Amino acid sequence: MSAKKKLTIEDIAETAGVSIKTVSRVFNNAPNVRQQKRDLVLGVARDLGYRPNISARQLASKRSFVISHFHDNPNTDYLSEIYEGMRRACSEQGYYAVAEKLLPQKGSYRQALLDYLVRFEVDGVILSPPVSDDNAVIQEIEKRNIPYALISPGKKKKNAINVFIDEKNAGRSITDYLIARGHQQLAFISGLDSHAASRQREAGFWEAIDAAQIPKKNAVRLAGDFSMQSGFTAFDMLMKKAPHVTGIFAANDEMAVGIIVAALGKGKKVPQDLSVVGFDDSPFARAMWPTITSLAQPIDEMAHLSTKKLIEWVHAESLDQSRYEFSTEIIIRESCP
Amino acid sequence: MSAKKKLTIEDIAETAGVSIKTVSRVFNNAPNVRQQKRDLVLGVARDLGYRPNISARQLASKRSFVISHFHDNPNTDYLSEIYEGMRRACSEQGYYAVAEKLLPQKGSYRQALLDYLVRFEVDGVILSPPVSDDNAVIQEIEKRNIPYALISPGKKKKNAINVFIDEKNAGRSITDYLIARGHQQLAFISGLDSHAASRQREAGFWEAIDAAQIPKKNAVRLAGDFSMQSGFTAFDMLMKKAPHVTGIFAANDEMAVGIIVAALGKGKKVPQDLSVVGFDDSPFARAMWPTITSLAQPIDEMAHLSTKKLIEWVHAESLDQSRYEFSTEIIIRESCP
DNA sequence: ACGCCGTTTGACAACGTTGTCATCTTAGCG
DNA sequence: CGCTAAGATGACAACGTTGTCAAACGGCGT
Repeated sequence: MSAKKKLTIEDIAETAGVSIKTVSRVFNNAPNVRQQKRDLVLGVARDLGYRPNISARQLASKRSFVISHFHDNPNTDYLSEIYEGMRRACSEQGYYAVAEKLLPQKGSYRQALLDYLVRFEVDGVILSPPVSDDNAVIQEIEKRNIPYALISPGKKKKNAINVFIDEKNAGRSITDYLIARGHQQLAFISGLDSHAASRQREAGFWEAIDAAQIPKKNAVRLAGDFSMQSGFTAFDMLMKKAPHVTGIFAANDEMAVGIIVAALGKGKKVPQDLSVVGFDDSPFARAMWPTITSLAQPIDEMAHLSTKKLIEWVHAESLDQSRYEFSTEIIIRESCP
Repeated sequence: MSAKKKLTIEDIAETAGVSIKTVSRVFNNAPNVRQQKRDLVLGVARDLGYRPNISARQLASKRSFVISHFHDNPNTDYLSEIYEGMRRACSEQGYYAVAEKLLPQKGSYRQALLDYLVRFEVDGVILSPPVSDDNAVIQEIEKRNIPYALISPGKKKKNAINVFIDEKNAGRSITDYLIARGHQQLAFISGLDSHAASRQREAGFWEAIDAAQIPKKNAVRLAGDFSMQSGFTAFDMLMKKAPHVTGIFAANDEMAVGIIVAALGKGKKVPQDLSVVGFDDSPFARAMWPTITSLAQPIDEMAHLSTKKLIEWVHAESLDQSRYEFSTEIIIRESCP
């Protein structure tokens, strides 16, 4: 490589024979530049390998080029996927992606958010549960007119980007899958009822039961709390209340692991004696043995779209569409092949 | 709150009755400022709630205030802990933490690194396995004189910050713990032999056996590959080769899960009939039922120190101490209480 | 050919900080 | 008590971009 000194907007302007302002316009997709010049500038920039200096842009434009994800979620796999989706969208547009875990105070994330906003400028915000359900947080963000996106099954906001899956439909489809595999005696293991997602998944379960005209008595609901151990104990309960069940839908993967461990412990074979499906397609579903059939959300895609729309919103200074529903996919593995 | 306009270095200078340069010096811990003025400036800044503008600093100083972590590790829990440690150290010093997954090309991370460095300036780099073992990467970084830290059990570099745990000692101490709990018939389930960490953990295992004067025939080694399933099959092997074993040390938590699942499946009780310890203190260790006793590395602390020392290195433009060994901790849970 | 008006382009200041270098203080010493 | 050198302080340019506003251009109707 040749000795490469730092390229500035002036080098490009000079080589292309235009003013620096025109180059600036091109790189900001600003209007009022003839297509011909636009192409010329882009060509020169590509040839020379120019990239605008982020700090200078920030300083001059008073934008931060930072999109922040606020969360309080211990599921690092989920967080990583969100971050990866954000990172892709950001890097396409010369933005930075930042993830920040908020620590609640007196049940609200408001103070943690304020502490953060004092320190750092942010052009856009992405919220996921449980932060996305904190009205005090949303109020503060709206007060500051910061564009924001909610990746959440919860309530939709009008002046925000809402990205979500249809939890009920997802529950319906994975139950349909169980039924299609020949199961006529089914069980649903719930998560915490305080989570809207769990309730909606259950609604989908019963909808599928109805649609397949399976008698209500051949389907049973057991209460869990999303933990592995609650799956383990749910299995014991199941053996007492409904020993004929052959297909189980657990509201998340960890409970599915618990169920399978318990079943194996009682000498049941999975999936021969008992088929189990989970939800979330978490690392547990992949690492468990047998591996677990699970319903996957396209988290990465959802974060990518959120970020992309957020950046568009920043530039357009107005919001067009605000609801984006994503479809889910059943990842078929050994626990219910 | 009052209407808050943006504070600049000039506001502080004016209020404190000094020049902006002095304020700048104070905030950069630069020498040649009388203690009295230093305190005065800091006091005023605190009262007014001033924070230096990062973009302006970047632009003027030609530093990026960014510390990047390069990795290629699917273990998101591990990554999150590193990120959190970096984030803490960075926010203390007004730096940004960034995490970037590198995709290898032809077995090397070199190209991915170069692609990244073209786009973004970085003041310091943190590498973790397997990127930390790629000599081509290290060469490129050294060529550019970018300060870097290795969080890695691998070979130590002289002109870098090396942060690590003593894997052998860790293997020794958790085996000691098994022995202290009364186990005299032991097994070690290895990970992939290509990983130095697995070999070193095993060396610690045998050292403990020796030290406790347990006959070699009462200890057995079974080959695994770090996967849950390999733990599962290792258990079958164990029942054939050494059915009297009561204490198992798995080289990571996932294999420990596999072993426990297999044992429960054969009607063995954990920990009554069989005690199992893992390594890494991963989410699996916490979520499994029974929860798994495991050896925890202070990843968060290691990342925090790496970052802190890296920033010091950036400022001092020289490196003092280069090796930092961390001690580990046994997290006692139900699988070997 | 002329004016008009919307589009395109450019000159220059501004953004908030650090680097450079000149100047002012101060302590120490003869 | 003056001189010197080191330490402390400040004035001002520079960093690379965007915002503002004025000027140049070009198409269209007359």
